[in-house]
Amino acid sequence: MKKTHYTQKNFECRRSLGYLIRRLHNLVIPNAESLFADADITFSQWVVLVSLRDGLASTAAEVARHMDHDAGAITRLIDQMEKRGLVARRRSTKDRRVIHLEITPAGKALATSLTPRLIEFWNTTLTGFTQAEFETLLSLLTRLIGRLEEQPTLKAAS
Amino acid sequence: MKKTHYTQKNFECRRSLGYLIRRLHNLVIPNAESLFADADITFSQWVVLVSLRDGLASTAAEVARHMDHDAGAITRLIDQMEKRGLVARRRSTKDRRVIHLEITPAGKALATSLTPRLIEFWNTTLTGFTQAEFETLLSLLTRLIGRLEEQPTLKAAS
DNA sequence: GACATATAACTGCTCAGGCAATTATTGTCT
DNA sequence: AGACAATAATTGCCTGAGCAGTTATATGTC
Repeated sequence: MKKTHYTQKNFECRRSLGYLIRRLHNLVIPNAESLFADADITFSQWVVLVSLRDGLASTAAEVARHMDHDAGAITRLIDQMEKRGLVARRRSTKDRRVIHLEITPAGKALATSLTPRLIEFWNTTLTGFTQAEFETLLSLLTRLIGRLEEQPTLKAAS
Repeated sequence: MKKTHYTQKNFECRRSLGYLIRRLHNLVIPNAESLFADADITFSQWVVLVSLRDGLASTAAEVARHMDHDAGAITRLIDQMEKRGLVARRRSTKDRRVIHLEITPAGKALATSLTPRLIEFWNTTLTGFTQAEFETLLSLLTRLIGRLEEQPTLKAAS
């Protein structure tokens, strides 16, 4: 007996992961963005900011990869953040193709001031979830992401 | 002792739901869309299609609401689908403001032919997930969506 | 019945993001 | 060294989607 999660019979919108993820995305991003309203920062910019701060990425290409985001879009995103003094570009001496990104003190300050809002938003949203459920959710989402990155579906096309 | 899932200490990118959901979205939608490549249909159009077929919505406004999608965008989306003969518009006689949407035989046929691809894609992607884990994931995501819809955060702004 | 309010569909404007180049640089293979 | 593929950053082009209206209709209130 194969372990098929979806079959012709049970494949319906409300049980479809694509549908649920799209929906979640459409709900979460505007909500998060409204928290940043006065700071005039995009959710995408926010992710770049904390990625740099936490050392998850140090170049545009790395940011693009770990966010699974278009590289061209990242360039323009960095343009804006640089103009606003949140990050700085510095050409690498070892490999002259790459440009290292650094978060500026202003960028760090912004990240610090915005973090509590997100924390409160999520804690409120997660009311009713036990600690175990929360951890399970994180774990399952992370595993799913891992599986999708392994899949050569898209990459094979190129 | 308050049940705070996030604190200053443990709030990092890889444990942040906003980040995970964004990432998942960026991975899932292009993958799904590549499955539809030869059918020349968008993931958004796909969701509209099955929503109509399964009776989850019967007007543009309902579609917009249950997808948490912009109403204006839905209008243009329906325009395209109508042009391609996948759906039909029919003005309501009871309430002349609303326009009922109906999936055409061609639309049904397309949905039927595309469904197996999605099923296979997800079953492959979900390799390594037990049935229980899968159900847990669906349940947690659904609950999270419910919580986000209750939240008046955004709606209060308007 | 007149008036205010709400809702459905739609339109124009703008912008972010995906895609396909282009350029500069590095690494590899012979 | 020379040829060729791979990678980083960038740009132009186009489409999809959010937002703020507009119009037509319905509902609720006095």
